[in-house]
Amino acid sequence: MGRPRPQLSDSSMPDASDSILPDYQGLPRPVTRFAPSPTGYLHIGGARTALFNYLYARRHGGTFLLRIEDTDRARSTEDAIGKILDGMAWLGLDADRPPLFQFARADRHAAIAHRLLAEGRAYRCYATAQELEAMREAQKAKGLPQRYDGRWRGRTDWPEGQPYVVRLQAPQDGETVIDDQVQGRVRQANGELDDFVLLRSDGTPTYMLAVVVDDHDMGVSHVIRGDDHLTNTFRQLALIRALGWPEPVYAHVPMIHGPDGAKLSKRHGALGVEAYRDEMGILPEALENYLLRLGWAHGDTELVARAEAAKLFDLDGVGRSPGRFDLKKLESVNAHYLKLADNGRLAGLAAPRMEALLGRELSDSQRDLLLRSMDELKPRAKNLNELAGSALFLVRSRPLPMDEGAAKLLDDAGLKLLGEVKAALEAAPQWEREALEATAKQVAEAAGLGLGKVAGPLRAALTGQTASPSVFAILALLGREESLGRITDALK
RNA sequence: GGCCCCUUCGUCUAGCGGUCUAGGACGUCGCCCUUUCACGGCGAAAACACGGGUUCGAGUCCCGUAGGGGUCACCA
Repeated sequence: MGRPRPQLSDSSMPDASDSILPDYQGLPRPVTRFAPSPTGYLHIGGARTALFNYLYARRHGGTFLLRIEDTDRARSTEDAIGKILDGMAWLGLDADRPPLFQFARADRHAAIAHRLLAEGRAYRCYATAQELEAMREAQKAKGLPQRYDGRWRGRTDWPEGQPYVVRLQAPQDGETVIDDQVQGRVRQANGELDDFVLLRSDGTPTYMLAVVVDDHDMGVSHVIRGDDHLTNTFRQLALIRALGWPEPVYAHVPMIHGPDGAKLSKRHGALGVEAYRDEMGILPEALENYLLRLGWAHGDTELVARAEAAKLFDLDGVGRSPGRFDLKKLESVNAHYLKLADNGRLAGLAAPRMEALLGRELSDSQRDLLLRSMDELKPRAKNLNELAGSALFLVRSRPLPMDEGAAKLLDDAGLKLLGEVKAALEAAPQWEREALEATAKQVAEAAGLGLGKVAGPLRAALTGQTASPSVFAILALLGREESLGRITDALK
């Protein structure tokens, strides 16, 4: 574009043009992308980066793209790719185009490196790994910054048949300024830059080359990523300028730290999103809302669902300081979405967990009972595990196991009351919550006691526990036969 | 170590020179509601890292210090 450049001498080289890929031409702008490397799962930080990119595109009517950075063949796995795609799908962060796999584009990357070589903007470096290691050692010993010293810059005394890497001839004077949408204006003297490697000695591209080329080829206009990439940006900018390509807008969002302020480790939050789904029983909309608020704010709003977020999200609401992962807050957000969630969906989510706990499958009638009980259960749960656990008593086989507190409530006095309640219940004209409660109240009054004295043993008999939803709701849910049966069991 | 970034209650944050005796949320504590546990309601404790400037006036701007983080690979 603008600047003329020599033709490629090697005609076997694939496209080294400035045109972007056909599939990505004319996309609505802004164009954002999430570009994970498949070396593990989609962790919490990555999920948030993906979310911000997604939301930014939605907010401005643009396009959200996905690219898998699998150029590191030794560390990239199919399994990891699957997990990342899976995590994205679970969170509902659908890209507007199929994912682009970076490794498949190695030829294009190499072509660009060779173009730079031909233009004299990059050069061959024959320094060996050991040689560079020694160089760094020497720099370190002298207290100098460790960076490539440009020893092969401008040379043509290339040793015959030796492998070489291609390095960018980076600017040494002046400074580079990034007008980062989150970090503000960040500047660095170009003297801090060294001539970094574009192409490895085996001809494969480095990350630095691959991102720049792919972002360009995909028409990415806004690069929103973790701020661990901030200093990399100066290098990428040098490359982009050497190529004469348009510079994207950058936004570097702060990273997420663990509860102790240190880097997120596996111990606290650096789990894959599937761990939040499977092990912790978190709803995707809850994780999304929590992640959104971790690093972004819009006044005092805390609970922002997807549709609202797509209207409100913008880069000026993103803070500059790193956040710490707080499971308690996540769970409180989760509790909120649990209350809002559809009963059928929750029953479907809780059922397999209950089956795992019970070691057997739920019958159709038990599933139905679970569904009908959901309004009573979901307001008291913080996650799906609690929800499943709290529903267990519904489907346990008689006679119910009694926990310690429940057994204590069924002492002589408790059993006596329970017997009276049973008689009253058996005589009840209607098996309906309000009527049942009234019946129990009469029993309590007749005995000169509070309702709590009656409800306690009844709860123990009905659930085997001391904590549960309203005993009268349970009575109604369980039905006359099952309820009376459980009471009879307790009386024995 | 060089360079870069960050710093408001325990945590996430609001604040974009005066309306800050600093607001909200999670967590914590207390009270209320109540058949238990939750939910819900009400209330409390809890922060501008430190030191210099600039200004009539600084949480808000500048510099320094301290602390934290990132980055300096033929990893991404």
